[in-house]
Amino acid sequence: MASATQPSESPSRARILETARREFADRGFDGARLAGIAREAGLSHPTLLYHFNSKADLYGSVIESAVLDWAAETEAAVSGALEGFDQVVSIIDAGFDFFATHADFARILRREALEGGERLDAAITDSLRPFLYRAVDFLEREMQAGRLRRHDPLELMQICYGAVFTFFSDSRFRARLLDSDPLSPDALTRHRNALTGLLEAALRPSSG
Amino acid sequence: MASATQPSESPSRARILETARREFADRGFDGARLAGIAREAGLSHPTLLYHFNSKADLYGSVIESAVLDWAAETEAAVSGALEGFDQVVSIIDAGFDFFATHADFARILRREALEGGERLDAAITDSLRPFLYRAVDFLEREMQAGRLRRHDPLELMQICYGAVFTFFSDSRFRARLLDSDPLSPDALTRHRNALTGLLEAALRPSSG
DNA sequence: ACCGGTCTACTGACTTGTCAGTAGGACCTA
DNA sequence: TAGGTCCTACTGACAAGTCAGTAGACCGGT
Repeated sequence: MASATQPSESPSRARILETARREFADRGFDGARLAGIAREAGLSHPTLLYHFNSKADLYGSVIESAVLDWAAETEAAVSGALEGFDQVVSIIDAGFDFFATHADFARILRREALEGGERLDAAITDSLRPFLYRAVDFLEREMQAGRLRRHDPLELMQICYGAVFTFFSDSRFRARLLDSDPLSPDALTRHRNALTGLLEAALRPSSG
Repeated sequence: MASATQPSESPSRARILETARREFADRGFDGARLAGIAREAGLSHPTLLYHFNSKADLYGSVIESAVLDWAAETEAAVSGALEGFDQVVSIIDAGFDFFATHADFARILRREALEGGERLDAAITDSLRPFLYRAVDFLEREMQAGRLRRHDPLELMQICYGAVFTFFSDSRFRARLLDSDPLSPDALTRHRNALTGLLEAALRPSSG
């Protein structure tokens, strides 16, 4: 979906990518303006179109770079070095860590999820679905082995993803609802601890 | 936010409202086209603007009607007729029931949440925040009384809201990811049971 | 002399909102 | 019951503005 015909990296190109990520997150694909993105990057909008062939191309590049990061940063979390509940925590933390450093991408991803994710087809097949199924397989195995109490593994993953993802994508809404800094380190660890605490109470077998 | 200068209800007006809800959910405020909404409702776009003064007015009317439904349908769930975990289930079920019958609105709401929810200010003050705090107060009380195991009540509500809300707002994404009917009665009860099961394991006190 | 990167100026497509005008029902009056 | 007047619902044509994308010139470095 994303082209790679342009020179792979230049200062302008990187700056455009950065401001585009923020604009697409703030306003969505339709709402974002090439002229606005270019202005924030210190360029005219035809110059932006010199670096990226079209708006769709720019958008695709934003997605692509974030999905590559996702694949790299979550690989360790599902590779299964740990056992039982410790590994569950590692998966949750991977999600928190990734979105904490890619907060804008969380909102772009949510917009895609709303519309069905057509533009994410490659990312789904290459990264997201494998990640999900590896996690589900792990949960299945550990429940079978008695290291985790039994719950529906696929639904469990969806509940966790929904909770973590919402924490980041809806941060501005939460700011308005609760009148507090929604992504402060404090708020983040509080939410992370609440989720892992809930999961521990539900998943860790009763014996010591 | 929404005007009431037009005749309160007419067949055309109702039809416009219905197709507008779907279009705004599918494409967002910027992506939706007045001409498209009008065509689907069997009218020309100036006629749409005869019934609603502007695109923003139409959007406001869509929001307004759904928020009124929300207030009416969730009132019972937090009024607190039940005790302990039974009441928790009642709150969860209220969320599932509302969104199951307002699936398009779930996606509109998520788009608002992404952008900070400026257009929901009245709804937040009148309905959403009171609902949240009544639920949090209830949880606090029940934990104090020992009828629920202790967790952070506010974070708990956010986890639940994130899970339920995501189930509906991201249904199309889930369809693509899992290649299954995302809002079938079966999928719905399965997710509902997984969530209440998880909560029961974490919240219900250990004694019988 | 070339070329990568940038600009200004422009276009064509599209969108919201306006406006003048029409069809037809309801209501009144003689 | 005929004719006049009003009102709601609706339309086609258009004004005004916005946007992505294009054309072509400029400029500095190699």
